Amino acid sequence: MPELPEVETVRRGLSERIVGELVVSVEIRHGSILEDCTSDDLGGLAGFRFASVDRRGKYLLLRLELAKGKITLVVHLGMTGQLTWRAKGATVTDRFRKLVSGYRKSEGPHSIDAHTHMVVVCASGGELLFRDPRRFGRILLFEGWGDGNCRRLERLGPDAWRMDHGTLASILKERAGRRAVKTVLLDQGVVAGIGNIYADEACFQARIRPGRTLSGLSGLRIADLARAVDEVLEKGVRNAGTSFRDFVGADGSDGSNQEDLKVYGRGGSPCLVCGKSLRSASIAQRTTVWCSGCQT
DNA sequence: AATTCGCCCTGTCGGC
DNA sequence: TGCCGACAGGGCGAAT
Repeated sequence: MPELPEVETVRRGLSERIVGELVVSVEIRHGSILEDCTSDDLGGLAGFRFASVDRRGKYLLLRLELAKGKITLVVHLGMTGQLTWRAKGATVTDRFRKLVSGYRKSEGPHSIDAHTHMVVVCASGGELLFRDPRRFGRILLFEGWGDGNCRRLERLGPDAWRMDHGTLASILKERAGRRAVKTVLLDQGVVAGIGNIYADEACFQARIRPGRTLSGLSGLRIADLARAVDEVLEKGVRNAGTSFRDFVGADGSDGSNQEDLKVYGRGGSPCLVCGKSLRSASIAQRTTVWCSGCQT
């Protein structure tokens, strides 16, 4: 569920806290989250210093360096991943309350529980924690700061964040094939960062049915879609992400974008614009919600 | 070429 | 109250 706005929120929060920190040790508590690397490889990060935190699509790229070289720690949050910073002596919570309906207050730094799979201990006494109950998240490691060394990153299209509308529109048009609008938006090889929430929200905003064939849309409609994508992502970042269930920022606090969602998770409820019951169906193997009154 | 399916996972929730 | 099945879904690889 963490999509571009959520990952960007984590990136910003981590960037403020972790840059300059020196790694003392790395503990991997559940190895199944590792891809193409071992616990020992991660242990080799000791002595490296965090230099910056980047993002590509839904991937976080933690750049580390040591006199002899550079390395990138890649984190994908999957569905329920949480990457948080816990400063030395910070008051922690032992509870990981789920946000289903109603709202949850910020809970602050995490404690280490059975779902905490990685602990990076730093010289300041602070710790970087990766927690992921469903374990769809992934941690990768590669030499250098270039993305060419990582097959997953090589597959990604350009990042959707603040992309020029004209550029985004032409990319969508070029890569449309005979696929549904929603399918194209979710294809990380076309444009990276959009997931189920923001795809549905963008389609609603652009008044386009997500199941329509993208190539059948006029240039103007595709331009609407590109603008809508930009707007929903921008708002998502401004709201520090959507905390529908598990998402928290790097400081353990919730975002507020769930309060602004128009269609996601609202199937069967009345459309906030026209009052018609929102429709729900599976498109591209994802639950998709739209308004048959507002979207054509 | 595009689509579908199965897989990985566990917490939550509706139904009985 | 308790048990059970359905569901949530990002990304990948295999099958269709």
